[in-house]
Amino acid sequence: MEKTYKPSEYEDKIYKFWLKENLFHSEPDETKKPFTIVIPPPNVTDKLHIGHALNNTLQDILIRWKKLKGYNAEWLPGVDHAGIATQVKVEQMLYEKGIKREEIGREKFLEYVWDWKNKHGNEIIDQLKKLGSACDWDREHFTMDEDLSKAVRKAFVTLYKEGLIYRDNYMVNWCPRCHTAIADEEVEYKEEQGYLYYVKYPLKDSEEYLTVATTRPETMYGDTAVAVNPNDKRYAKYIGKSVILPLANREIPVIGDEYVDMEFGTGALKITPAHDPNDFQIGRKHNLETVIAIDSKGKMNDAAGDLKGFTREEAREKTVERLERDGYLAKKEAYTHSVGHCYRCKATIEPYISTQWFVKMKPLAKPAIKAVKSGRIKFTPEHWTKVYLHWMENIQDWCISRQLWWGHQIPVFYCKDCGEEIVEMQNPEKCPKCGSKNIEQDPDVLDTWFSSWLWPFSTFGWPEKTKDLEYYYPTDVLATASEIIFFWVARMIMAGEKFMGEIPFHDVYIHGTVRDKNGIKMSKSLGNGIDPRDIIGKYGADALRFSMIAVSGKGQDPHIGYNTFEIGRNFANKVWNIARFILLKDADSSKVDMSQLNDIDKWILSEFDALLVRYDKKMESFDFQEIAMDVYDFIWHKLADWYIEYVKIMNSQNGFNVALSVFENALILLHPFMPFVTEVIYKRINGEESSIMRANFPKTYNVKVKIDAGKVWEIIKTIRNLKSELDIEIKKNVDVTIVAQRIPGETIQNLMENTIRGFVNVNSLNITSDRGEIKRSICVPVDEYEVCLPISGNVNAEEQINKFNNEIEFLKKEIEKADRQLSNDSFVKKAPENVVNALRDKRLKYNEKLRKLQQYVDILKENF
RNA sequence: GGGCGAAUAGCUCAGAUGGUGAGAGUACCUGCCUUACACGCAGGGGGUCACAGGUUCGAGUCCUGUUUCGCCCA
Repeated sequence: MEKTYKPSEYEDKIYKFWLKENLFHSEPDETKKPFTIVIPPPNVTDKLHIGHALNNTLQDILIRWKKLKGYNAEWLPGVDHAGIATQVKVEQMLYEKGIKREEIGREKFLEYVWDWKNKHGNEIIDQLKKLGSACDWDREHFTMDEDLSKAVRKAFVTLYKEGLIYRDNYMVNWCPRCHTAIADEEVEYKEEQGYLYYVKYPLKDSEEYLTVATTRPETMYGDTAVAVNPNDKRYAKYIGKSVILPLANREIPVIGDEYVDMEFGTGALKITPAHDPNDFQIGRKHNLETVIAIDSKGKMNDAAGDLKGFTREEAREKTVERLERDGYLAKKEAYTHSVGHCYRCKATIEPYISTQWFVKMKPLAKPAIKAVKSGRIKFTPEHWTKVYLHWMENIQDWCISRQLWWGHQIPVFYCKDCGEEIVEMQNPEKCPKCGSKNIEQDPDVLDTWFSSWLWPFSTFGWPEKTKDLEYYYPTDVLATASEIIFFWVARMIMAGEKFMGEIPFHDVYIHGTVRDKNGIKMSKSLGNGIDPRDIIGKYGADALRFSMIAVSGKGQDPHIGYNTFEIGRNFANKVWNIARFILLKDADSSKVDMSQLNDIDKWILSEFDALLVRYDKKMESFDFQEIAMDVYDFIWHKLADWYIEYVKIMNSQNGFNVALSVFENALILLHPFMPFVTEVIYKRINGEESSIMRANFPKTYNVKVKIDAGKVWEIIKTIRNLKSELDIEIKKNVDVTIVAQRIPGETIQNLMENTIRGFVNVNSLNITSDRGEIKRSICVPVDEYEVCLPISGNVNAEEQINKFNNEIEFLKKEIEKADRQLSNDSFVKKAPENVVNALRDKRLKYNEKLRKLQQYVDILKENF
């Protein structure tokens, strides 16, 4: 074996082996319990970013763990068609070739999209493989697949027939760049510096003005009223009168509505029903006229007179100029307000009235709320429950139509003769009402999420009643980031309840968002992202995975820099070298002689047992970081630092065999976190055809330990520390005296002596109960022992005395504190017995230690 | 404006149900190429647990308020 582990030489080979052996695949098997995860499908346009890496590592850990535990584990992968993102991407590509989609038409354009998908759509999948993901690729799905499209149609038709899908001319979030409506959740709000403009609207037949305040003066061409609060003494008298809209020179009414905030601006509000969501509501309530002033491309139209054709930004500038010129602008003041942007292209969202399809959400939300409130679905960390419930309880109808070509075309057909709407599973050939063949399908497509919300069951065959669906649904865990709770988690729960009559999963694990060292979210535009592909290339997938888990507190946002990944790389190398060493010693775990175990052997076995018990418990509660560090600590600081050093010194073949046995079991525990290196080593031990993925999950060794090896390590550390403080070279032999209150039995004495001699360079080693020895020594107490080295010229007496005095002072304070507590009646009465007893013990121990230390100080003072 | 979360060693993070001296990794200092590992070994220094109150026999942990940062919703 090489001196250092080189992941790039093994990872691809190992992954191919797993695929060849079909180790990721699962089939329904009634004799085994299923454990199922569906991947949150990444966009077909995605490239693996650090967030995917974390998300998929977590899922892989769960899947591999459950597989080892004997479950029939199924991790179903796939990607979604990402309507807007993909269409924009292909449009751009075509644009560079001088092709416009309008020119080539829908069918031809879709051919280009499919072509792009077939060529580039696999990138993210390939990268998930590089990560080591144990996905069942035989079940890979795409939201535009035929069967999933059928599920989409089924869902749409069902909801339509129940009256839960409707069409309305309504205000939506419009992206003028993508030229489509988007859902409320797809709008990102950002604080922007702008101005609040105060504009004077003259009252009709009067010298008076009503001054309104607005951040968007260019929308004034669409104003159809001015609203004031009827309780506002300043303005109530104007209700029912009219004002003349400046520049446009149009007469509009003054209306009263309690919605108007008297404190904001001037207390008079211009109402533009076509270009503001709140105004839209007021407009509907008061039956106001709707005047559209901005078109779907974000440009001014006829309503803006000669400003027609200008962009919103240009029109704002010109409008303000004109208002100022004509004396209508009272003032403008700096104002910070939050502005909506398209989550895909970042363009400023224009509230826009158009005819769109909506899903009524309230009836769907009801059972989904109950599923979480009743505890059938559990969020981890728990506080996300509140976020979920808050959103669900205030849910708005979902705009599902998109003015795109790429996606599931809305399965609604219109009869052009009689106007009938036809919504069925089959495309109609003629109108069922009038028999006309002049029918046309709605040109729009459905929101991508309208297919992803069905993902947990559509991928298993729904609406067919398949064996897969029966066996794997409901799935077990959904792992995702918090951004997706509304987009996806909530909607999946609604869809599950609606179409399956059952929740889609019982656990939702929300992990953090990866940030850079400054706590800034990683993003392409900021250029602060770390490309996981670079990390895999440089350090290996294992290192990437382990390091990310090691720094990701439960649900916390991890802060990551390039050197973070050294944790995992170094650990993989350590594991590799442990294997290298043990195998060098011809260890064979099947030859462990359990009757020949000494107490040090038993110690490592019992430490492993304790680890094993913690392991499953922490996995159940999703405490991945804790387990990872626990396994790390065991392998590195218990197995390697102490046990393997010990058997190396003793040159005990049974010890090497024990070491290998424990190491193999620890490898299995590590495997979900570092799948590759553990597999490589497992094969070295068990043969090239073997696989750790087929290993049996370890069982406890159940050995009884007589002495605490931890104390022996403590004594060794103390001697090393004394040597260092007394400036004695590590290599130099020293005389050591261990004063014991009671001399241990011969076996243990021998074990202690051999062990200590192995770990530190010792001349004479004397275990005695005679405290007289300490008169010529400098000592340190370790529990019931005192570890002493002879006083030599090297002792810096003053320094040592200081050290002891500091310790003495500390002990005195602690003893005082304990005395105070113990003499406090309410403490003794109220505190649990074991706490009181522990404190009594502590006091005794500290007193004992204090006496010893004082004696050491006296000795030092006498000798120097 | 409302909600949620965070604040613990220089940095990244742990610290169930309050209970013996607050831990790890990294960085730092000292010494080591010691029968696998310098991606390593041994030893060491470093923390008023953001701040102010409160509850309690006892608070990093619970409560209230303040500050700073992040996220979500409107």
